[in-house]
Amino acid sequence: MKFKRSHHCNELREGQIGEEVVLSGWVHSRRDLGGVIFIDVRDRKGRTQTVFDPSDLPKELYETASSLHSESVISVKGKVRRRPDGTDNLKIETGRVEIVVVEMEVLNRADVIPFQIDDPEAAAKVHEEHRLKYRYLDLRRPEMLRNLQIRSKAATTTRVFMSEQEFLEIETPTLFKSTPEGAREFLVPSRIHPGKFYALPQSPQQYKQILMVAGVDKYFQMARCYRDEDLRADRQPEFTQIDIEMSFIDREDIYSLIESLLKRIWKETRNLDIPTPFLRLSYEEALNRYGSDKPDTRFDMEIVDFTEEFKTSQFKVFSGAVKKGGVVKALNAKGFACVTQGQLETLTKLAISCGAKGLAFIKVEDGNWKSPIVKFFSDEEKAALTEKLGIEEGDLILFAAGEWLSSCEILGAIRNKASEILQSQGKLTIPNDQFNFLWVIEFPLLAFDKEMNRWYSSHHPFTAPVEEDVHNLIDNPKEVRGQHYDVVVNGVELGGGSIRIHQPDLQRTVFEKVLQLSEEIVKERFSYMLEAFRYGCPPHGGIALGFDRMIAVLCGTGSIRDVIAFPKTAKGTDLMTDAPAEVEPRQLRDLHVQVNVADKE
RNA sequence: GGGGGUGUAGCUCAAUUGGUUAGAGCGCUGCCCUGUCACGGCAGAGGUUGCUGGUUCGAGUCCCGUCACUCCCGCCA
Repeated sequence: MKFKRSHHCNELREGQIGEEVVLSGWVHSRRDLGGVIFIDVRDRKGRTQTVFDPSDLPKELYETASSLHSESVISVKGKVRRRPDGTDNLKIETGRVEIVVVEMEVLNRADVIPFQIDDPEAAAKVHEEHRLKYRYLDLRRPEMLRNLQIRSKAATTTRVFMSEQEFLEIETPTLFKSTPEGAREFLVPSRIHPGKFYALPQSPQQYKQILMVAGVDKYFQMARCYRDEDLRADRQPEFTQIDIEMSFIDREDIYSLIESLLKRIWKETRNLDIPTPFLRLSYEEALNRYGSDKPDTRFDMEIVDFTEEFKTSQFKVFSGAVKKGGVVKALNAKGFACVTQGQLETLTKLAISCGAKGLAFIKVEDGNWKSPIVKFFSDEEKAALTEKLGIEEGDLILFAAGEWLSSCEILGAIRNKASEILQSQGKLTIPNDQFNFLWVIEFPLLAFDKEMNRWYSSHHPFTAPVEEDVHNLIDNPKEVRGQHYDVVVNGVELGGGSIRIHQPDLQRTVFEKVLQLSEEIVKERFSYMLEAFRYGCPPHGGIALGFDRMIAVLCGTGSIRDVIAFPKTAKGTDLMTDAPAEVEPRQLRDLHVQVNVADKE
């Protein structure tokens, strides 16, 4: 490197005119006008125009400048000068000045790049497969660098805030013991112990509870977690959570801590003031009104119950559902009577994929109710629909009938999809700086697995029941509420947690009597926890926030891959490094592992 | 494991009902151009239409299979 850079590429203004400076960075674009050549030099902060004037430069340097491809790395020395009148570029912050180059060093001559990154619109459309393969190019785009900056800022803010609140940041092991109750785990074979395996943690749950027993009192960690499950736009095999646990607290302490933390993060990263305290919705209300336990409350289209009204309806699909103990529910997609046949088909398919048999609808057009089912409705039923749904010209009414949970979830999915379509048509507008935070509370502690014919924890088995419900644990588990809470923003589950069980007897009851884990399994998997609880365990509770999801929300992107530097594809591969890959037979021998995979033809 | 979408030039896309030599913009190469900033102008190169098999006189287009990416369901205590 011949010169040391003196300024970054978004630093020079009229104040530096006349100074000799050195800029280093990438060739963002080259504009060769036959005589004078302009090269915009870009770094992570921005870009600055440099000028190569043939009348003042050695021929060799001028020719080098004219031969540079985009994304070559150069260092230029020259004088800052005011741009000539009428040539300012107000699109960039350095646009009133330019560097008159006297010397240049080419630090790395770039080949022709596989896709253009200087035009933001074109670059954003490049297929994700290419972006992931050439991730270093994709990350050079200002949009991606901005995401990484927001992520870094949010992490720093979290650490500062948690430290102010006297939390200790403590690392827990990533080589953990297999606890096969929950998500599938990644296993790590042990070389030293033939036939034995570590597991990567799905979360530091058990360690953080043990830290409470250890008297840490307030713990947090930016924890890496690993789950070997199928992926989604908001799920990666490895991800980060802000993991928190506290002693001698109740649910209110968690609510106010997290509200303050999120308030601070939103302020520091986006300079937005989010109102606190957050709205609280019971699990039941969230499902009844929004059809989801992570409701998006930025738009209405609430679900309305018609179980009573259709109890004895002529329309057997509805009355039959009620007879079986089910419900009839509907929502009004305001102004969506213009729905096309194709869109209606999409919505129906969605409903079916969520477990519906079909999707009943009414289009309100030209003063008529257009619908294959409305002929079965009595005048009273129609009046009830009109009143409770506020039906007007141009509306689209959609129905679900059947089991309560499934009917709610079907309409919840329809509600989200309909809002998406209405937004794309400009009929529904949601400001992009609107963030509707809320707590979902009063979850049922347990859910029933029909296939396995047993109860399982709807959160995890360490969640404490609401005290007044404890007596129902064994005889009436359905009625037991858990001290569990989720924090939700704009339809995204940001995180969740609970007050934990700190009494060994109660924990043992939950494991053995309620979840019906055998004594041996409990001993094998959880004996150290039950033992720890016997030697002085404070009441405690905590929460974990999905850091990647939170950053995605802050950055306004739907995919967490856009806020992770090196994410995996939907099938868990890394397209840049080609992981996972086969290993040497020798490595397998050392690990006492034999593979059993059919050879590909 | 199941369902939907995508795959055509380096990139983004087009190609009527199955019908001539598969086109465009950007990028690339060459030439021209001294105030551009997504510079401009002229010319040119660039294709195993993801892969495999089939139907057909004829396949980018239709069918079977397969691969990759993606969205959703299952799954994610």
